[in-house]
Amino acid sequence: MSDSEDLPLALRKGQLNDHNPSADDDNIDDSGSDSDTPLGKRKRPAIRKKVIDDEDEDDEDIQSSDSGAPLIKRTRPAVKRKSYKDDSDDDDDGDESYDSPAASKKSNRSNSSLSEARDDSSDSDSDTPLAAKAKSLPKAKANGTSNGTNGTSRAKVAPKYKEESDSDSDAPLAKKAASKKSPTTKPAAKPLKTVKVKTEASSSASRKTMGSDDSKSAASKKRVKDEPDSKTKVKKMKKEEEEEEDEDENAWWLKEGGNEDDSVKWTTLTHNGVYFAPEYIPHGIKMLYDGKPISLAPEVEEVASFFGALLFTEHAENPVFQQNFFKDFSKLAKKHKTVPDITNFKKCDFTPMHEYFQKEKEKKKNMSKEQKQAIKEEKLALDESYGFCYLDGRKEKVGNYRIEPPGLFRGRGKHPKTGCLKLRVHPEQVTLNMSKDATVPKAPHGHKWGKIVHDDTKTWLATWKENVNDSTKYVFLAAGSSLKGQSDFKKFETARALKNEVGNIRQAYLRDLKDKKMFIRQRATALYLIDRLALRAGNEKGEDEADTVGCCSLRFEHVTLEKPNIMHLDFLGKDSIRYQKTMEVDEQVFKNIRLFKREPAQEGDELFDRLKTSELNKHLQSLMKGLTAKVFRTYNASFTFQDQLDKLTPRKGTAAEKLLAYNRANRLVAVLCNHQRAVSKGHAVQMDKIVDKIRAFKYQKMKLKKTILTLEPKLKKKQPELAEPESDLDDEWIEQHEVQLMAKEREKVKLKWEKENEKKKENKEKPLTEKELKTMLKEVDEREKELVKERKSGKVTGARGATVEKCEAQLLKLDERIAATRTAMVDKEENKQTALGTSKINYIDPRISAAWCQKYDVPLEKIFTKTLRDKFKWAMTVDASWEF
DNA sequence: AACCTTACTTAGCACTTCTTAA
DNA sequence: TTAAGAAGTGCTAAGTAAGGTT
Repeated sequence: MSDSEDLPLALRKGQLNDHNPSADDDNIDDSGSDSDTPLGKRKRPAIRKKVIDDEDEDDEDIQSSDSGAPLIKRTRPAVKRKSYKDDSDDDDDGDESYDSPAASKKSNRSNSSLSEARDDSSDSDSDTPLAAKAKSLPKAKANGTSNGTNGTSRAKVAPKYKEESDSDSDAPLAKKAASKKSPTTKPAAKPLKTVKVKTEASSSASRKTMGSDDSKSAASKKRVKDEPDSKTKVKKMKKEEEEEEDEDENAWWLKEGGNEDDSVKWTTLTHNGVYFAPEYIPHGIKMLYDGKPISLAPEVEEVASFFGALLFTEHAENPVFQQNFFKDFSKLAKKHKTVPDITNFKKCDFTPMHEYFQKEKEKKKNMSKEQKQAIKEEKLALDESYGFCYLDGRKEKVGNYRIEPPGLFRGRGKHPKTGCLKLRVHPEQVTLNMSKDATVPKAPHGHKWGKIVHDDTKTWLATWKENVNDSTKYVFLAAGSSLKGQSDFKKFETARALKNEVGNIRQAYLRDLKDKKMFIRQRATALYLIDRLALRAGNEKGEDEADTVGCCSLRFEHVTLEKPNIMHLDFLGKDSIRYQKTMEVDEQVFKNIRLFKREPAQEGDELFDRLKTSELNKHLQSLMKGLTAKVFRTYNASFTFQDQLDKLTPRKGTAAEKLLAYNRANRLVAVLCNHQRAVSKGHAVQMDKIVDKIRAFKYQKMKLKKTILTLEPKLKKKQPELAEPESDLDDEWIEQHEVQLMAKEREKVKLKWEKENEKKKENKEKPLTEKELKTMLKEVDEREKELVKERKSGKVTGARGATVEKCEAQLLKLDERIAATRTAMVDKEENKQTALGTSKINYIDPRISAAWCQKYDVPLEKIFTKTLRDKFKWAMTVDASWEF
């Protein structure tokens, strides 16, 4: 990877390998005293406190735990967990079917192409994180074409926006940034430019006027409805107008005074409370119990409906989901004295309800425009009343003002509580947070609010307790609000601060890899993984959560080593997304992990048994203010992105090519962070279709070439390529293809005949006879015979009036189409399981993107959607030279 | 435990592409 | 050949679960 070698950290290779060359083996520390057990003597404590201890005949190995008592806190039972790898055979509780859907789904996502170890001598000499480097870099390079799924095609049609830069706003942002960080940080450039999104519709017109402005636009929207034609146009204008809004008021990044103490979040806060899901309206569709329809009280019917709606989905097939649901459901049914008593899940048949919902969906789809419009208006009205609040007098958007409606809890992965009934939340359970003098919004009719508080150190407007996991839920401001923006800014500034410190920090942990104290060694090793692989911290988890891990909670079974220094990681991370990668690691890291895994290693034992995230973070805080484990993820993501963007973007190139580079850089970051998405269900089919499409093009090419040669046989010498067969086309396929073509042709003929007949019927004319249809079909037969002949002779007559020139023109067109289709295909394949959104939204400093847009003259709209532009307003005031 | 960020899935719709009719 | 409509895809925004940090 020559391109990563020029990175500044290249010099660290020496340090990394030469550092303390004598002390690099495992047993030097046998003598180490200290509260920490010396490494060599250390024994893997084998008694695992089982928090759940039912079925455990297994591994009751009695051995004394060493010195401290580190194990008590271990929450994960040591019950041998079958790793998800071999999901085909059983599972702790013998519930195969529970295991399999999830497991198979996940395994789809695993990135098989990544599994070979890369031999890449230049490992340590670059800043590029291992996880990205090990596989994705070469991968991305290997295929010349990728991404820009829509970029390419949409580029042509997308509305053209002008970007306007008003050059000289002053630079308080820079000041703020500079003042907040260590002096080494490069201030955010002096002459600030603003990337502003201007549209044809919105000129300077809609400045300010706050509140009234909005109600106006809402009113006019209603008017728009009955204006016949220009409807859509006006609608668009309105939309864009909104975008500009009260910019100055909320532009905190243009204002002075970054207050160091940010524990106080607001001085005044007023809002209209929250919106509750409407009460349940019974539909009266009866479920069957033991084959007979039964009547349910509305409350019971509602819950039955929750399940009915999910019938035939993965959830509804999941035994744990079923059990949890049924426990809550039968209890509720009993409470309402349902007859007969519902005691057996297997006797429940929810299909009538399911069918009903299917029909309702269909109905909804077929609603008239007016009905759909009415629904939209209703939503808008809600936004009007609950969608905004006033924070320090400024109007700000509220995020999730809707209290979560009741339903069945859909835990991800193997969540033990999945399927439990999530109860309806009532105003009495909700606490509101607002200014003391704010008008308390009316609670819904017949209800009162649980509590009203005035805590200016909190950003939430409302909170309630959810019944399934007993966790607290909040209503926060929207992502585009000043509060969120400020903390986003802060997050990225911390990451940039790390950029300046990371050299030292790396040096330190590399040194610590050989420390005599076990704890320090573990800490250093974990830090290495967090830094180089962008792993999450990995907090401890409770029993009633899905079994997922991060760095500190990795267990033995998640890591396998292969000499000389290759490490395989395979575990379920956040959201039960599988992390499965192989990479070369630092030699000492390799040794350490081997050491940690020393016998008697057991599945279920933690790799870093001395380490907790809190301790790791405490240490990090001592290295740099504000530094925590997650900052490394942000830092590495943004750094990698900037780095790759610089390398990949072509100076001269079309907008599409630049976008391609952007998306590739984005994708690398996504791979680094292991951001995945489910492969869409139709993916394979779609790919097959594309392959066939390309073949069909090639078939046409072949025919055209033969036509040319038939018309002008002399050309065979001049242009021998005309005689060459198309790749990827064999005789069998051609034959099949032609059969299909003819079949389609016949269908068409038939349809035409039928339609024509209908017309004649309407006009009271004599209908076409079957005979006529037959003659028409005969033409097709003729054509088919012709094709067969052509196949044998290799001579093709071609269409009427075919000339060599026309054919050649068509050939060129076909080549273009093939190329375009192929690009799209490669792109699609690469993208099928990588989710770019998460990194774009949370990890990549938006200022990198803003600067890039300026530098390469790409409109911001091409890379940020409306909501993202809104969220990143604060970042748009950088000039082209800004760097992370 | 509180509180805020990050993560994935999904509903709904916009955009493309394919068909059909003129 | 073009315009309009239908069907198929892909994207955005919403929703809420699941992380990290204090």
